[in-house]
Amino acid sequence: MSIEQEVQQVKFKSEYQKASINLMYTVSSITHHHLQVLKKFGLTTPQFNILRILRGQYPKATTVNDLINRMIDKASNASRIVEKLRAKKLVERSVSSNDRRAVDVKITEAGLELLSKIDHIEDEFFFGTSSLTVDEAKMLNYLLDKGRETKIRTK
Amino acid sequence: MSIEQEVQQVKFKSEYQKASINLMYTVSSITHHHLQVLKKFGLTTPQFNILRILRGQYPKATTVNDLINRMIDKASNASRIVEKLRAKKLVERSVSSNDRRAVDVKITEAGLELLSKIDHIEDEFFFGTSSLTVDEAKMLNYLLDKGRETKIRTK
DNA sequence: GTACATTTAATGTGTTTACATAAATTTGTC
DNA sequence: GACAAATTTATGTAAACACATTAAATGTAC
Repeated sequence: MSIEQEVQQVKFKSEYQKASINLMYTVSSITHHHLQVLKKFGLTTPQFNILRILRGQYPKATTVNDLINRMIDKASNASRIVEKLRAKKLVERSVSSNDRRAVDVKITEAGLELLSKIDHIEDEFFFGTSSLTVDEAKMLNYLLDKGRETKIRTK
Repeated sequence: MSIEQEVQQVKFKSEYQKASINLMYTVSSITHHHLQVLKKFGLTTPQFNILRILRGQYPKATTVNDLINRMIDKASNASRIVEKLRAKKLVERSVSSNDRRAVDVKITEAGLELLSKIDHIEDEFFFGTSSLTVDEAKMLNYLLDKGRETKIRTK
């Protein structure tokens, strides 16, 4: 279904505006689907994202600050999300030995197990069921990377 | 900056997974930027989206249900967003004459004026400052529309 | 070492979200 | 018309968010 049909809007100001709205609409759909899948595992989207980052570093620990920098949605409150995960025993938290301000977060065995369960449906979970060919997905990645660059200095 | 650099992740499971994360990251950036711009006008993103839909219908009214169906982020709580807009006198609300369950929402003069102010910076607001050419933006729109289609029946 | 700025994480506050549910009206069936 | 089902909107609740502030540790200049 074209974006025109999806949002019931016939004309857009430009291809750029259309792309902007198209992007938001598409991500909103994906996110909504993700949420449904993750709920079965008792996770929210940001909780899942943090777990994935932690697994990427495993068995090394990751500081909260690292999490903030690497999260897809730059969470202003990573601490509280980590605390939720700790309450579920999916991560462990300990004051860093190098820097006593920092807090090391590490995924637990239970966390790894949970992620591996989700891995099995990851094809469905991510964009894997889309009608795009691999080349098209590559092109999409290229366009997104380029699109984030800006002609104008904004800051 | 490539998505690999942005999220500091070297390898992805597939181009699809990469595209998925790339999409979410890109939209998160755009949304964050939108929020900063809209805040100057005292609006949030969904409030702005609703106003734009209402302007598209003007001078006809739009029911809350229509809003829900047409919103980019299918808001479960359109009522409350409309109430916020009404409190700012940007929209008017009245029980529909055809169907007394339904509520007609209509943008006010003040609402239209506010939107026209935002129009002036819309290029910056939307994807207009991106490095993409028009053809690339078109390609992006094509890929997004196609990407939302799924090979597998999910529901 | 002292004083001051910076970094890192946690917390307080108000707003927004997702989801479930309620309440009112309309529609469909008999 | 009576009654059940469906539709439309509003609201209660817990979680998450944005943003500002706080507290502790580290870094830097002297």
